[in-house]
Amino acid sequence: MISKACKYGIRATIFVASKQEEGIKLNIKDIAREVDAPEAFTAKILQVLNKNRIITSLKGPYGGFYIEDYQLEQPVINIVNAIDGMSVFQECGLGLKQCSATHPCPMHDQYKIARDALLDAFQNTTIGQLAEQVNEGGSYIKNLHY
Amino acid sequence: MISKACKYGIRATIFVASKQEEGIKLNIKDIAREVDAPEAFTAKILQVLNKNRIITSLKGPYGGFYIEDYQLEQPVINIVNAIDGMSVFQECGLGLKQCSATHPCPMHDQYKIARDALLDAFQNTTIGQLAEQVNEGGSYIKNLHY
DNA sequence: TTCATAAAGGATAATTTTATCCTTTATGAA
DNA sequence: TTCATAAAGGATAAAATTATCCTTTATGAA
Ligand code: FES
Ligand code: FES
Repeated sequence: MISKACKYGIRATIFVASKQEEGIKLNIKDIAREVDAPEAFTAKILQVLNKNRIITSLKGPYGGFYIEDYQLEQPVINIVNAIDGMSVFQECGLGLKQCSATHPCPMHDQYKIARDALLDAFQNTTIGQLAEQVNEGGSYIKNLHY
Repeated sequence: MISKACKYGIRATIFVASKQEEGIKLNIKDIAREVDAPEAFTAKILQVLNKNRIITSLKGPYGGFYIEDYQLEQPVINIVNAIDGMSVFQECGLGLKQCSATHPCPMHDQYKIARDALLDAFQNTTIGQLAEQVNEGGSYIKNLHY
């Protein structure tokens, strides 16, 4: 569906966003631990998220990752786009090189419905909304301990 | 979304199904060529589809792959299940180890809608229906030549 | 200015997925 | 029975994804 890297990236971003009000900066170690993701890999991902202005980072002591107000308004699809690109939302469900209504695969109609629902989910949800949900305690970005 | 292997498998199965009425058996070479898939890899995939009774094969001269009547009635999800398993339809969209309504990730509700639409698409479409569409000329399992 | 700190960046490794090649087994016609 | 044929199976290889480690760069406090 979407890559592991992308999922780590979304969870990490939500975590950073959820701490925005506290005005603190978070370091990779804490972020990775909080979202159950491998530390070094998460570092790479946060790097590209920073480059794509999904989150902001500052080097050095008292540095770390944080999110700015305007960044909270970004739809989650921006994260997906930064890491995986937009192809999931455009690809043919049966792997034809081009998804098109004029040369459709036999599952085109049904598949497109699902794919568009996915697009809709990522497009019409902002990072801020997700962070808020987490802060309200109704949902989680960390696995249940088992 | 679903693996390349799975997509090759679905296209190959549809092709075999679309030739059922002709009562002929198809060999790997022809199938792979028709669906634009690598031959040896396709062979491996057809092997597991045969083991899972999605299609039927016969060795030796005059042998090949074909599909039986009852197999045309199978939903496409059976192919996905045979090759990729059912996890796409159950996994958390943000990568939590468990997708659950009681410990949901913040995208659970939106994501579940898309995931269920996908499930629906694969569950409520049979191999026979897809083959029929192809035979009627309204859709394709081969790439447009470019 | 020095120094400890934290992200950025580069190199590399491990794993998974995709892909190829070659040998073995089954099948049926001659 | 022999023989050519086609799938099954086993062993590898190539590519992509996931993951780790180490060095470099930026930053700000002391
Ligand atoms: S052509 Fe296959 S999904 Fe559109
Ligand atoms: S918990 Fe994430 S999709 Fe259900």
